[in-house]
Amino acid sequence: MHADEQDALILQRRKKLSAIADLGFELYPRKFEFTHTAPEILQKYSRSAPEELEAEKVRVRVAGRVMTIRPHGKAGFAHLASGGARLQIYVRRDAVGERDFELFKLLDLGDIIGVEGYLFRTRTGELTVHADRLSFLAKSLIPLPEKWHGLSDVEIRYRQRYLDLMVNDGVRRVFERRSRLIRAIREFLDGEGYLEVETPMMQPLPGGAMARPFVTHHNALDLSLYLRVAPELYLKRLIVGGLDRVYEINRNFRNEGISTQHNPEFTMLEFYQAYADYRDMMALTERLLPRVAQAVLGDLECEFQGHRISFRSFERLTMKEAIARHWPPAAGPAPKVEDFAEPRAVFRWIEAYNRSAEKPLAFGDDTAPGAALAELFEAVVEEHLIQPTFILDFPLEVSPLAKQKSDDPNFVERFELYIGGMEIANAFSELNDPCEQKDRFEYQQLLREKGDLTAHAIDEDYIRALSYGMPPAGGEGIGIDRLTMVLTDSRSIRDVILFPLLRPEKSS
RNA sequence: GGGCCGGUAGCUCAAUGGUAGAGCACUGCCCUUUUAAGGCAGGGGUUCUGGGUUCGAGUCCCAGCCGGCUCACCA
Repeated sequence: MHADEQDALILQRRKKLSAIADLGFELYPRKFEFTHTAPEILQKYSRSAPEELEAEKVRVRVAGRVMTIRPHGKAGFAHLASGGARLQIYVRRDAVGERDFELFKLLDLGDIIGVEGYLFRTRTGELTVHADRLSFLAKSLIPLPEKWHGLSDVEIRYRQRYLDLMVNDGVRRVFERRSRLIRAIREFLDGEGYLEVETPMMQPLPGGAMARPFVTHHNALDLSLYLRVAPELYLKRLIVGGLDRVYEINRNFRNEGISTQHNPEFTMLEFYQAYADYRDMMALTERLLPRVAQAVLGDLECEFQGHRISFRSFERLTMKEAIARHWPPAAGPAPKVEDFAEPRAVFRWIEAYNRSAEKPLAFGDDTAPGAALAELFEAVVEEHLIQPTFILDFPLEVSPLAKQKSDDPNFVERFELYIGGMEIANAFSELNDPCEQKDRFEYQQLLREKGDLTAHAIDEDYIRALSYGMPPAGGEGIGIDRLTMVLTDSRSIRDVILFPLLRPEKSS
């Protein structure tokens, strides 16, 4: 419908393309031999004085995408983008010759060219390639988005990420940081003697987390398979097998809502360490995250949505302490930790909370006290946990795979790490008693039969594995996307995933 | 799925219910150190779709489609 004008622009560019062919240029040549990338040139020579450049006449061959053109009659300037940098070139007819200058006049924003020449500095001081030869490498048939407002339509940014990367500063940096973050994690864990492994993404039984799975089907085996919601149970099978320290960084898939903090496929780090418990995992996390921050930011602090976040120290609160501390004043006098001693007391506090709450918590007669406590925690506390904070001691009922606390069987040895109001990590002392694990699964099965589709399924082989004996172990999962959000000050998880899930584009 | 906000030129955005505009991009001409280059002259629109109200709708009403935020679910 609005394609008419775009079609006209494309037609124009096609005509230019054939004009370029008429000049004798190959339209889509095989390769371009370059001596430098744009960032290399800028890094190496940006401090050279004009006289030095004049004396040295440094010769370069460099390629990139044309981002600006400023013609001046029989000469002109352009900026080439490559490698995240922009390098200016200066093209004059008496230097490049008639044919190459004709090519220059036929260039559009977005075209990809190579240039050969020497470096100099313009009157205004900008390091520039004085071209004596141009190569045509590829045409941009479709016009680029606006050159200084960039591309702001969020849908197009995500759908056509290549455009976003081309014209919006900072997008590339986010994904470079994400890559550095993952590399830093690998280096750290490798240094701790961990083995990186890969476990099934397609599982006959989805386990390891309370979440609804995606279903798929294997034709030859006529078998229903689930995209994994977590690698957890497989990684612990490896602990049983004697791989004492393993980790995996890979995708999980959860068939649930999409939000600024949720994408149906997301990247998770999970690691397990034999002979360790959740306190060891906490200590390890306190060493890992500063390392990662240092590698990604070169600093132990970062800005996140208006908050200054520091990775220098991590706070620790139990779930009950956190609720007591962050109790909303409007809900009346805050509970003390002792007020939760009797498990069912939590329901009275939820009622108190609900009286002033915008969104009251719903709970039925059969809601387990532990599940209610966890919900109260999320409602009252989560958003306040800006600085890195470990929340420890989770209720048994919401933790089917974690080991009970020795002094309080209603709670487990588990923590979650919160940063910027988001859950970033989840860890526990792994339950390794097969009988207890079986009981837990059966309780989950009960919830499932009552309609809770996120309740954990019974995994008989996992029970069997535990029955061979699993050493005590600590395990942890860290959400890579969310951690990247914190370290890149990104508001939405979609800004740290190159191609977030979108509804399919409507065919026009 | 609910609530709120939005959809106008390729891009970024304007337009008390009264002739649809600007900047960038595009076309032509001038310009051999510019940089949001500049000057002159042009072309480009089913205002998301379909109904309705009105003498007259980009604008008001209804329905739908698409998107964002938010709530619910979840990490």
